[in-house]
Amino acid sequence: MTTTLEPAPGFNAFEASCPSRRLLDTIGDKWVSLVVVALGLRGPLRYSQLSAQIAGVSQKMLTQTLRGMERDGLLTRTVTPSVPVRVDYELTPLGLSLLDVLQHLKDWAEEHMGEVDAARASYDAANV
Amino acid sequence: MTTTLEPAPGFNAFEASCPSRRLLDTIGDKWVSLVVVALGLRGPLRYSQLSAQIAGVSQKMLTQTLRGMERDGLLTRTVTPSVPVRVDYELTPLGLSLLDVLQHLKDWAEEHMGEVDAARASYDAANV
DNA sequence: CCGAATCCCGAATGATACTG
DNA sequence: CAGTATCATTCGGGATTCGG
Repeated sequence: MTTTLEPAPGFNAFEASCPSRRLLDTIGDKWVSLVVVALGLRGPLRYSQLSAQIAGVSQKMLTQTLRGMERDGLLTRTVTPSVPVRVDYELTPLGLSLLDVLQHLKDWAEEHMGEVDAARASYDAANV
Repeated sequence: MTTTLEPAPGFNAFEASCPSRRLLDTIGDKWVSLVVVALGLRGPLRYSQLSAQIAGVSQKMLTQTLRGMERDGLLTRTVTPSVPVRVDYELTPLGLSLLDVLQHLKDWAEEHMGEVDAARASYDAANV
């Protein structure tokens, strides 16, 4: 038995099941947010376009990420059985709404990341 | 030379140096956001209090997290050279401002995570 | 009591080669 | 074109132990 205090009302990201926690796990993923941005800003894209757009992603990780996002209802996967096959990915409204969240993140980052850099430089200087 | 398209103006999280990317790396860390919330909601806390509050964190990770956050200017570390030593951690204004961002995340999560669950259940049902 | 240092394992990731 | 399969590797992070 622990003596853990009760989290403040309405904001307990202290358990894995917490929605906030799960959201962070999702967008904290390196590739998820990139896919959201890519699709959100350009509309539907084919697999190969995503692959080209998101520099550095391996086929494996891209596929894995897309599958996970499809499972979570963040995007739709449309297969056109032509020859060769064609697969398009498009954000759902849910996925699109994530763009807003990311926008907030971006705003904070652009506004404050300079301070972080300064603090970091200062800290590093003080600690040899 | 790649054929990567130029990111849309004002939003390229496609390189590691991008502020957005770095912010995500920071709060995507499982423990950072928990520390922010804990300190933000309760004010200054001692190491042992944090440890008790954040269930499941190991000493190593807590120390590592706190060090990193101190370096980034998110919190201050105050050592009181009593016997035994006493160390207090407190969010800086910068760290506090992160609470707002987390609040946005929380809002989205509470509003939409149900949809994610539904999508997931549906997907899993369809794919045996 | 705070937290630094070490060891260690499993999961996540990447490179590569192969397939419908 | 759009993946899948496999192998090799890295590495986050937990348990433990030592130091101030």
